Amino acid sequence: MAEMRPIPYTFRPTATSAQVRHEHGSIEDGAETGAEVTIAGRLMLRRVQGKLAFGTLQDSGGRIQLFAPAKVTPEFTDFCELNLGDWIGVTGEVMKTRKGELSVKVQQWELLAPARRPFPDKWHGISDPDLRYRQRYVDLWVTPEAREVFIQRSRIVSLIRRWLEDRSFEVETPIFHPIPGGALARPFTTHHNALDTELFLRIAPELYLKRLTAGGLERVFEIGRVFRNEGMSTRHNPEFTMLELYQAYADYSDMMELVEQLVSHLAMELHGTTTLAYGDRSIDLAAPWRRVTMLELIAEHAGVELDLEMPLKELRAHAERFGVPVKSSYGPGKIILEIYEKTTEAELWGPVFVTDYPKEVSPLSRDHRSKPGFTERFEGIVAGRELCNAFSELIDPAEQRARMEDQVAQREAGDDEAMVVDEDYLRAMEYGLPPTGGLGIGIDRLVMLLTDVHTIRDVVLFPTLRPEQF
RNA sequence: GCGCCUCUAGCUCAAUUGGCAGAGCAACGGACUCUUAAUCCGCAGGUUCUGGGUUCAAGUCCCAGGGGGCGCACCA
Repeated sequence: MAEMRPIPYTFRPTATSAQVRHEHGSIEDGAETGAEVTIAGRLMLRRVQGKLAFGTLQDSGGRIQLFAPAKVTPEFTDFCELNLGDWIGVTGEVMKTRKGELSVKVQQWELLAPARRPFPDKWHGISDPDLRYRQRYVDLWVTPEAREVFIQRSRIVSLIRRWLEDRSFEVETPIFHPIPGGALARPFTTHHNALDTELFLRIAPELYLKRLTAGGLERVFEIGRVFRNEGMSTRHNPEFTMLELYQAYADYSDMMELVEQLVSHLAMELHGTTTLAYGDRSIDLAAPWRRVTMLELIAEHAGVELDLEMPLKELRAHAERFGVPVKSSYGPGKIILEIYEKTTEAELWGPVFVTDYPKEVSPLSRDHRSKPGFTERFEGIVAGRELCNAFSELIDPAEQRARMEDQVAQREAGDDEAMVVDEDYLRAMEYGLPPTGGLGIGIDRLVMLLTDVHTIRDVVLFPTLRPEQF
């Protein structure tokens, strides 16, 4: 019985299936190489034919055939009785069958782990998305595209790091925040027993990274998980990965250049082109991306010229016409943003930089140098989705205090996503924050874009799900 | 949170207007020395998501609950 075999404590493969294929793939049909390899993986298919058995071994590099004649393979009967899904290690000569299939001749083999549960259908795999996400350890074996996306994700993050390390340096800032800040979102809360204090899981690393800029780290970045206690969708997971970077002496135009350079670089590295398929359309990510103000875009898409000077009554009337609900606390900037999001954002295929956001909805960005009431802020939109958010950072502590106090007022008016005053951050600003450009990119959405995936759960290994009942 | 859809064997799916719950793969037993989702023979496998209801009869219709998907809302 296969299950009676002792399981070794270690196993040392000398090659992966991909390496075997790479080194010996071109030998002639029926040829033997004399080269011995040791490989390990899961038995995914099995074809036993009396005194000759074939298996398909899958490992991190793909699949390769096992060739097992009874007179060569030790404990041949046990080998034939392996279950689909069993982990095995095999040593033998690399050869090609008479029918032309590159194979490893099973001259030694060991059971490394039996599959005690039946594997999914060998042809159909798993199609139930819930099963795929809950049992990713099975999905990764039977859904090759899933595995491929996560390999690509790893590659993308690695490329981003390499690209940024040439110009910047990476830091780690706290995930526990005594005050939630840096974005407008509801936080998760937790409690520290020894300090007997409430803590928040960060909704953004922004305010800590800018403290570092004030501390003299002129160019910093962080790639890390952030947490927002909000709804889930194909584009939202409660925990997701954000890249934020800050660059002293730079402004939002510099950030636009950085984004288009970085994203087109990634596309070239991954696909060798900046023109990508996304769904049934294509996107050209080559720099430069279009730059256009929010008000101009609203005019283009909604056919209405809005501005901050317009009487509130008139703006509300426009909002109502577009079916945008307006709360009494909304000022003109918020109403304009809502109209933009309702009528325009999803229509933008892009890539496009939507610039000049109203000050009212941008509590951390610096006043526009020439347009009163607006800030030097932009979002990069691709395929109707926000990919990044960036601005010339607000550096005046008095102005920052006023903005935070305004946020507190909004909070008191019932907006539980509004910010609170962060005295320590203000203190850091009072010591002096140089002119700074800052940028945030949603890594999950970037991976979706670069891998042509349409739900965030397919780029997160273990997406948040309702706990399973056992 | 709201709306629509969905849930049948380990996996992928069937089951006519309400009429005996089935197949393929996997598993189990057997045959087979060049297979490729091997093939062939045999065997077994079920709280049809849960609980109520209508009916002579419910996988199917109704109600409530649960899981999931999508959309909306929310989410810069």
